[in-house]
Amino acid sequence: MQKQLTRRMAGEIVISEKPGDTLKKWRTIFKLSQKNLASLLNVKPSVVCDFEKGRRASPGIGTVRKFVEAMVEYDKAQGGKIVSSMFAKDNNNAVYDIREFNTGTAFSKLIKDIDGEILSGNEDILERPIYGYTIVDSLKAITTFNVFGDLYGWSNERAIFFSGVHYGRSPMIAIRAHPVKPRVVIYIKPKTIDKLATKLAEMERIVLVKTELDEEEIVTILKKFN
Amino acid sequence: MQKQLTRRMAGEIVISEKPGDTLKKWRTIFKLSQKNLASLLNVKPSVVCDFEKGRRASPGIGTVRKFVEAMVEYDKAQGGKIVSSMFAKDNNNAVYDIREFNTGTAFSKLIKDIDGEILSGNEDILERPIYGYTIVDSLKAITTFNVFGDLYGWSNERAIFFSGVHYGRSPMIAIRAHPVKPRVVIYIKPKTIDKLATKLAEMERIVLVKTELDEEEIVTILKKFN
DNA sequence: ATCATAATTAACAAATTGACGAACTCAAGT
DNA sequence: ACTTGAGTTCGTCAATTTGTTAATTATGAT
Repeated sequence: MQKQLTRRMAGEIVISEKPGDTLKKWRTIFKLSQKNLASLLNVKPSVVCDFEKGRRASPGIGTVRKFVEAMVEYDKAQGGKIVSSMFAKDNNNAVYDIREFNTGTAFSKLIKDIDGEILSGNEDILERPIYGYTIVDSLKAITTFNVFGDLYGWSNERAIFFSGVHYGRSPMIAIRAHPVKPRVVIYIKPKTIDKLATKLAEMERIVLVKTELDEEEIVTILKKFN
Repeated sequence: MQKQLTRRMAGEIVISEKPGDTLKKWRTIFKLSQKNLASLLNVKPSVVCDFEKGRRASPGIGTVRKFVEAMVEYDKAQGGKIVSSMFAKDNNNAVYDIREFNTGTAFSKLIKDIDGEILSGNEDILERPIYGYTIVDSLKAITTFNVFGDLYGWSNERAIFFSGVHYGRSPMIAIRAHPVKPRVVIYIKPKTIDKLATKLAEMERIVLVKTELDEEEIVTILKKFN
């Protein structure tokens, strides 16, 4: 959650028309004076001002990183009020695990490692690399009714695992309704597979896979991926 | 949408353990060789390689920006396949307008400018700055069933406008269900205001406002904000 | 009007970046 | 075995950044 926010902040600063203004915006959101922030960073206040005023046209990413991480760290030390006000309670956590890889891994390897069986989808996608995965409890995902914004760590070049699957229809319907589509959907221990599920998967050109391993086993296996 | 992606990419690169690896990840996602990318940037391939290999510990944000923007631009020139595959069709656009400010503006000023009337909420929030706004069609927002992930441009220090409001209950219920809360909710030309709406607003400590201006007029006024 | 605090600006030394080019490795074709 | 393409490594050097100190200008608060 903190990482998500720091990424967000950093991205906004880098792409901003006036990175200095954006920096300042975040500093004020975190209710810090230039002096305060400077002392967190072990630099003099004039440095902070220089950046905010754009006198350094292209600061290094290390600098940006230090800035945003310092602010988030500071807030955390204060009880994390500001950061958590931006996210708020994740009521009943439907997301079991979510992670990004640094290196692309071929689908085929992943599917093999988790002992998956392909139910539908054209197999020429299998050699393409994915860069992350998400494991969600399908029932909670739907009732909670917000998680579908948080499924994608980023890049949809990823696999989505659903646990608690009965017929596999609801998860596919949800995916159909959601604007961002994953490349592969994996059902964890489904009871049976409804025909509508495979049909929707085909329509969305998604590879549908099932596995008999449970969440814990899958996470253990995927830990080895980078 | 492009800006969103570039921000995302930039943020990921900046915060990454190994920015070079992340850079490379994106280059491969965009299916570019180092040479291709280099020519898009008007530099030699070795430069690209140096960055990917982390020879520079802290490249400037200008560099990062050039890289990510070049990739997205390139994809756009090719028909935007990759970018749009990450977002996909926004079916029936419930979001009328969404924008970020660079400078904080006091709520009170905004409310005055749009000729708003406060229906509930403690007014000590009014002097706090907001950094953006979103205007959504309330009916579409609920039926489309995904937009609630896209309401927050970032930072919830913002105002959310709802158009097409009848009694004002549904929008507040949706907000209650959603984990991230705005500071101010503004109903555009509501028919009447149900008591439940104000009650929920109070529970969430949200300032509830109504205005008789229409969407177009509001956007015109807010254009002047920075 | 005055004092303190916050923010801005300028001048400067040391360290780092951004870019080049040339040499080099490593597959994959043919 | 040779060639081509993609990627890596590294010496070089001008341009920039990073950080310091010190002086200057707001902006409040008493």
